[in-house]
Formats: sequence, C-alpha cells, structure tokens
Amino acid sequence: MCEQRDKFISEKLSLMEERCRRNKLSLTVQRRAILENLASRSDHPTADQIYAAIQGKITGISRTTVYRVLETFVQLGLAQKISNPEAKARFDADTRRHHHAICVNCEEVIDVHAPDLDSIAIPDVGQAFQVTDYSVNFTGICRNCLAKGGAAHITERGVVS
Amino acid sequence: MCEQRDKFISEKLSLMEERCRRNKLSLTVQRRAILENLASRSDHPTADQIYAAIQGKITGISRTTVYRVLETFVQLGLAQKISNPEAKARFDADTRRHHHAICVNCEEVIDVHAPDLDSIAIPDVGQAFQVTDYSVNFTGICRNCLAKGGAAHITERGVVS
DNA sequence: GTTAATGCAAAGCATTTGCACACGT
DNA sequence: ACGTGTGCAAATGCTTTGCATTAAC
Repeated sequence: MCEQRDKFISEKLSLMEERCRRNKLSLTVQRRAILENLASRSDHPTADQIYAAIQGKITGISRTTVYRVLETFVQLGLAQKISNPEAKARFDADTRRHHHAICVNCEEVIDVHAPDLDSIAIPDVGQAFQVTDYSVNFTGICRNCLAKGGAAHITERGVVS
Repeated sequence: MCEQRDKFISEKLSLMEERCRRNKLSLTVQRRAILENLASRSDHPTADQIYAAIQGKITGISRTTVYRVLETFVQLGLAQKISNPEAKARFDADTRRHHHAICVNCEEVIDVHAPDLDSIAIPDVGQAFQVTDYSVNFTGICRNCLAKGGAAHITERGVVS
C-alpha cells in the first residue's frame, strides 16, 4: 500500500519534470510540493485543502500559487478536476480511468475501481460531440454518515418518495 | 418535441404542488416560476442563469430566493445538482436516470440518453458506501468548440500526450 | 392569525487578476 | 541576464445568512 503510493508519487514527479521541461516551464519548489501533496492523498482535495496541507511544510507558499499551479497541472495532463455537485473544484492526481462515489451528505469523494466500467461502449452523444473520456459517478451515503444517521437527516429535511 | 416538453413541465409543476403540500411548504409565485423555468430548459443552468431568465417575467424576484428555492427543490427530489468540474452548481429538473456530456472547453453540459448505461451493475464500492444512484459523465469537445477550433486551443496550452 | 417565504444588505467562501519582486534556467 | 513564477493585495464571482417585511394557508 505504502509502496504502491510511493511509487505513484515518484513516477508522477518524474512525469511532471518531463512535461515541464518539454513545455519550458520552471521546476519550482512550489510545483514539486503541490504535486507531491496531491499525489500523496486520495481524498480529492480542493485547492484550499492543498494550500492548508502545504503551509507548514514549505515556507511562504501562497494560495494564489496553489490555484495557478493546479491549473497548470490540469493543462499538462498531470491532474484532473473531478466532476462533483459542489460549488468548488476538486483535484485528482490519478488521471487513469476510474470512477467516484460521492456522499450526498458530507460530499466526501472516494475512488471506485471497477474493470467492468472501464470500457463501456461510448454511445452516440449526438450533435457531433467528440467524447475523449468518461467516468461513472455514484451518489449515496458514505459509511461515516450512515453511522451518524446521515440518511435520516436527509429525510427529515423533506425528501419523500 | 414541444408537446413532450410542455407535458414534462406541467407534470413537474403538479409534482411540486403535491410535494409542497405534503411537506407543508407554501406554493409561492416564485417557486412556480423557478420550477417552470428550470423544467423548460435543457441547458443545466446555474442559479444565476435562472435568476437572469426570470427577472423580466415576474416582478422583483431576488437572487437569494432563487438559491433558496433551488435548494428546496433538491431536498424535495424535484431537481438535482449535477456533477461538473466547474466551481459552481448546475441544476437539472430531470431526475430520471440519464447521463451528461461536458465540453472541457466551454463547459456546456448536454444530456446523454443511453439505455445501455441505465442499469449497469453497481460495483461493490467498499467501505459500506450505500449507493443510491449513479450517472455517467462524458468529457470532450462540443460541436461549437470543434467548429471554432476549440481542440486546438487546448493543445496549444500544453496538453501533450 | 400563524407560520413560513421573500427581499435586502452584508458577510462568507472560492477563485482570479495586476503588478512588483524573486527565482529557475 | 532573461523570462517565467511567485506573493501580495485587491477584485470578482458564487453562495449563504440575519433580519425585517410580506405573503400563504
């Protein structure tokens, strides 16, 4: 587990160096730190969460830089913004095909790996939309919220059948 | 096409009345106007877009009300917030199972109806996550952006293989 | 008449932009 | 040295909250 993760991080780092060089982008401490933090976690953090996590580790990183660097990573194909119903961007260093489950109560996002879903037939989307990728989004209640009665909280607010 | 849409709108309106009554919520002009607007369009608008559209039609609607009413609709199961990578909430009056294609260039969201995808086997998400629904998100380039060279714009920003 | 919803103004997060300085190459 | 990246501060965009007023039942 830890080994796999470490391997993922170092490979990601190498990939970043390669892509940055290829695109004449500087290899800064900030870029390394942000990529390393993003790759080391599996909780699909927001820019602000990454900022908070890095604050202690390197001196004087700014929120602005985190936003800018993450955007660069998306452009370089090193990370992706994942689809979620919240009004904020969430990032994922894993750009391989995989899927997500989102808790409608606490908004936690967890990875779903399901080989069966990794090569579905792409339907004719119509209107000449050119599909380049897809992912399946599951919604429901996570174990934490189930335990805390999260489901009850929802019905109490008026969700009726 | 128009008939179908009109039927959808009036059914949605009836459903709202039923749900509101059942939950002792008032049937206000604003709620009707917002639901009618949302149900009449297929562009998955943001709260602000709905606000803009209604402005002219009923006198003095406020942005705050639009946000609050949409939230209520989600709680009542009359609408859903759809997953998207942008940092804002988008709404959909269609709560039946269906899927979406999102243009990575202009962020347009279009509906994808594909019976094959409407009853996939829900994988064991693990950690006791209780799945209640899912949808497939396709990403790519829409016809507009294809025509305008949207794809080129992306590669020029540094997306390399 | 009660209870709940709306509108306004202000506050609160999330994100972006302009510009001067600092760093990577 | 040169060009790019960063940090700061301020601006902008999206969403929520508190409170008085108004509308629905």
